[in-house]
Amino acid sequence: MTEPSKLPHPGVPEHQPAAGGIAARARAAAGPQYLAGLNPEQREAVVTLDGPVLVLAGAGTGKTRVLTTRIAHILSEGRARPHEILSVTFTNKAAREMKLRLGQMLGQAVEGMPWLGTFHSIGGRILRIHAELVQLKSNFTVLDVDDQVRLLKQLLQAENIDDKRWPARMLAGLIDGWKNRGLTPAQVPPGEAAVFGNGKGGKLYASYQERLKILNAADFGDLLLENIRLFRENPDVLRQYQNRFKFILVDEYQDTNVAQYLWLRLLSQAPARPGAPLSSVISGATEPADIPGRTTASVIPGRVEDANPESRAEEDSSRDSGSAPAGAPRNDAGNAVAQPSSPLKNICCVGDDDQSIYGWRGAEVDNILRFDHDFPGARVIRLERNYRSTGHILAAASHLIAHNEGRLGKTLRTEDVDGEKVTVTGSWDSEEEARAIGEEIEELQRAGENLNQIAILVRASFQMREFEDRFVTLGLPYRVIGGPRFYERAEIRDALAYLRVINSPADDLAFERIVNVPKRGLGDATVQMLHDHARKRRIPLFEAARAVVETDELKPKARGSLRDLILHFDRWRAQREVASHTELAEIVLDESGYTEMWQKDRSADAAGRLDNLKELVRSMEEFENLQGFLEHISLVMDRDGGAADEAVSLMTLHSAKGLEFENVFLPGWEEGLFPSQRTLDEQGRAGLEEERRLAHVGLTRARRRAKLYFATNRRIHGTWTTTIPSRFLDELPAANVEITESKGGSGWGGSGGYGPSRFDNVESFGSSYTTPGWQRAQANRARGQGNRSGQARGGFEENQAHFSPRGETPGGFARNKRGPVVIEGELVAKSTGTVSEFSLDDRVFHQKFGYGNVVKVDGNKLTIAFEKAGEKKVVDSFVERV
DNA sequence: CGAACCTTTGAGTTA
DNA sequence: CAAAGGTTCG
Repeated sequence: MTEPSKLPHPGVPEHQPAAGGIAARARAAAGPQYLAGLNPEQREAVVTLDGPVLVLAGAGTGKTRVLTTRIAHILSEGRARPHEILSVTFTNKAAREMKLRLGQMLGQAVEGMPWLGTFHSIGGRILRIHAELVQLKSNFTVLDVDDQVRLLKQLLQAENIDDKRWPARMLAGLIDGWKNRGLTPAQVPPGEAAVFGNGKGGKLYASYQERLKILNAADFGDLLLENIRLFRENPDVLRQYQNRFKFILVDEYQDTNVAQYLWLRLLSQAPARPGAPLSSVISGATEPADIPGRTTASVIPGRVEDANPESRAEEDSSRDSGSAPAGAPRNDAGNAVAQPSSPLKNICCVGDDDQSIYGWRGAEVDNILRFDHDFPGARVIRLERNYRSTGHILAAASHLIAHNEGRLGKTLRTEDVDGEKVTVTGSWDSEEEARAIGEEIEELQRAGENLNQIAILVRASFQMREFEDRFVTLGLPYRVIGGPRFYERAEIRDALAYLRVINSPADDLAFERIVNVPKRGLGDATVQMLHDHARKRRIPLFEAARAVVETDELKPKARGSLRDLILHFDRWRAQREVASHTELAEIVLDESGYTEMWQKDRSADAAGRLDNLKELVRSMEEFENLQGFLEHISLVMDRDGGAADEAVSLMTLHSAKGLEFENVFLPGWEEGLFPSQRTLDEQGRAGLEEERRLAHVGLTRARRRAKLYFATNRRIHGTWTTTIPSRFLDELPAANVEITESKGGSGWGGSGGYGPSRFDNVESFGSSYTTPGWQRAQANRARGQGNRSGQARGGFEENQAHFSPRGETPGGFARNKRGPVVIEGELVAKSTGTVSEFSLDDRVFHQKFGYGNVVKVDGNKLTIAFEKAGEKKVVDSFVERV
């Protein structure tokens, strides 16, 4: 049952609907038509227009429908005009989908929703309008990861830092992380800034930002971070947007990071009205003085208890611009606006904490968990009725996700039939797995199933190849979703680099990229020389090149081809006036010799590259001009070519979020791969829970059939490795699961595959496998069995008695802080989801480090003060209590 | 300068 | 095993 918050909303004045127009017509019809067919919770989420609203929308509960209907409602009630609604999504796909459905609902094209888009595209848009205020020009370039890394490499070189020891990629990752947390160079906690390059991390970040300004460029993170800076430093600009956006809608709120949160928060404050009596403005100030600093737990993995005071203050002051604590006077400018903590506007965030799978990208599940703190008086609406999956699938997914501790808790229910049970199939190796799935797909196809309704969802993209190979052999049409991005392909980036140099001569990174592509005899030596010149005179590389060809510093050959290149560019720039941008692109590709380069190339993929170039030119047609095209290309990452034909979809679990299919195949459910060992090592228990959410996302993509697979042998890093079935398989409720035999042929072990005794098979090879994950699994298994003695050793949990496939509430959830999760008295989370069996101050022994005391526990990761070896972080399976 | 060969390292998800 | 980076030779 939904329990709407009873808290009063802060005083948001009732807007009078505009007289006449759509609103009048809407009111004339009793109960607008678009509300028909919504369930009560959905309807509430649509019509609750005033004050902050959080919609907790489980998988398949009609989230997009609620969002679009809400917009339609706002419009037809006359509460706002299309350009007064800010609606943000994470992906372009989601934005497109919303536009499409909105158009269908309103019966017209939605050209008039200019502020419906991704965080990045909207951020970029606002930034372009006010570019000068953040030291950019409005035609700034958006850099991709590669450009970033190359730029950072240069900076590292300039600082004489060995980029072996301190790779540019790592720095890029750090900077990205800081930007995700909304930290400008000055705001990075000194301790953190020092971890890179012997304490030069912070300085490098600062000079990176400086260089970006000189290059007239921004990276992805800047699209938001610079936006925040813009708003903080220019209250009048902020007020302008606060005035404009009467309603804010946010999709996938569980995936927002701190920067996005800050950005939303700035925009969601009602502008301070200059003439308003102070008291009325301040009355809404329930805000943050009392909110404790957010722990940095999910920002810095493995730092729950020791969130250092520095970074806390940092977060506090940047998050809660309304009440910067003493000693953190940084955002004075921001305070000017936010200080009279104004009422929060009509912001509606939709999300599902159980589908938060982007922690590694800086997403803060906390944002959704703390929503009613951050937006006081928020109404929380739960959508729990699932319209997608059958009973068995939903029961399996719900039961799995119930093993997580950090969740708000929802109980999905369906009125659908039980349907087929979820299947689990084991095979000897990944090859057989692919064969088995291939056969099952062909069977489904023979049974008349549409290939578009079949998807294979993998944890890591390297798994895809095996399926591709198999499908090519079978002649089964397939489509890889979200593979290497179109714009990330070398040929596309080269072509874009040419266009970028034409558009923005100061774009050194683009110039450097193509100066010797195709080969023109302008190698490293020449480029180095141009760099020296450019740095000495503080001019762009292109200008430096222009100057250098006038001298005789270069060898005649290099000098000649450099001069040619410059003349080419001059000509192309001139042609911008007369030729359309698509023609220009063709001319450039042709005259630069770039097309020719690929035509001469004998390698297998050259033809594909030429196709891609044609595709690029074709896609330019949609845009007004070169500038517009370049703006968008940096943000548009989907390449959806040829979606028309029937084909099986192949993609990662991450890119499957938001999609649904009748039949879903989920291969690779093995320890180490899924859950990913690396996530476990890096993020401990939080990482495991995120992996489990990913499993939940995978299962809930399926409408009628969900089929899980695991292989006993898999090639990792080129060598065959033996694996054990994923713990997630053990966490499924047996009543909703069927164990089937591999249809891929030989089977394994002669016994016909995976069965109740699979662990016995596992043990036979166990001793040679020594990763921490395996050891832990072994230890956990022993522990679990001990507790469950006498029970059937099926591997699956046998506690479905009170967990009907209909998905009724699984009884009471009893949770004791230090023990395993218990559902109705049954021990379910024997291996996972709970704290370690070690606790603070335990005395332990480690093979290598000797004796010590536990000083910190984070899931299975312990920090131990060893008597001899000092403080170390170790995984709990490596130590024993003494 | 560039091609060819050799060595090393690394496969996790992405706006 | 594959890609990327480094080295050597023409």
